[in-house]
Amino acid sequence: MGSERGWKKGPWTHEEDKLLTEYVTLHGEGRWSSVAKFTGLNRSGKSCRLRWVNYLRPGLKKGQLTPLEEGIIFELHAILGNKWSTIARYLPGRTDNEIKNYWRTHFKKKEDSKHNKKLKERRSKVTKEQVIMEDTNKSNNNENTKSYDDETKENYYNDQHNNMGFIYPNNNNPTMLEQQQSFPLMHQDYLSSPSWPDTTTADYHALWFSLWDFDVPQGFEEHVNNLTKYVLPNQATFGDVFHNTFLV
DNA sequence: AATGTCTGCAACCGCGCTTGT
DNA sequence: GACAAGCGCGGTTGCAGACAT
Repeated sequence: MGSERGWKKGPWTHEEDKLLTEYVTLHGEGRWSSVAKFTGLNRSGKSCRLRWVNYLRPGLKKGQLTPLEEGIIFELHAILGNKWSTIARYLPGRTDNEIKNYWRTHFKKKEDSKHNKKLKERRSKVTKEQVIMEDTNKSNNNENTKSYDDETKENYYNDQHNNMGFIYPNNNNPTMLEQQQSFPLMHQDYLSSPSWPDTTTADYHALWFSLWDFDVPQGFEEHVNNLTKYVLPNQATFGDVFHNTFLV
């Protein structure tokens, strides 16, 4: 449709942004296909919607994701898979596109790392239980003394990602059962992460409460139950585990 | 300084779902 | 129920700037 009509493509100009913003201010979100008619913009409805949702919409956060947001993304991706828009609902001010891009650049690319190759070799030799024990022992030893610098952070993500690879050997479409079974393994490094965000900051509180304003994603509670069962037997409540999962 | 490569991000595309006629 | 239009989502691409050689 759009291409037949010869819609403009490519980067948006300031003037186009202004026209689109004025339109949405007057008419609200939706009716995207009417934007061209009302504003004179030579952009498809799809293009207008995307520009608004990902760039112009008020309340969008700009700049780097915080470590807390990174952790939430990783957690939710483990549960939900590539449901970027669903994940975005738990990160106020962040868009699905942003999260998707972030995932691809910060997690996906680690797939072929040396670390991953080593882990792949190991996968063929050990059981899940052995890996859990090994990771637990590691985290209980000297690893905790590292500061939360970039290198540590990168290693940490590598571990997380590699654990995912281990959990989903055929990867693409893990079942809910597979995901639930994987949770204890997933969390070894989270729970022993040397330095997770400071829970006393305003930023943390804002995010924490905003999270609780939303529904808990499907499967998350089971995930927490598994955590209490396998990893944190002394921490009985959902809130405790959630807290420790994301924030300790 | 010039060139090649990598990275991050904005934007596009195709598909499927929903809604209206 | 069939069809078309609108919309949202996930995957992919293109490009500018950063970085490496």
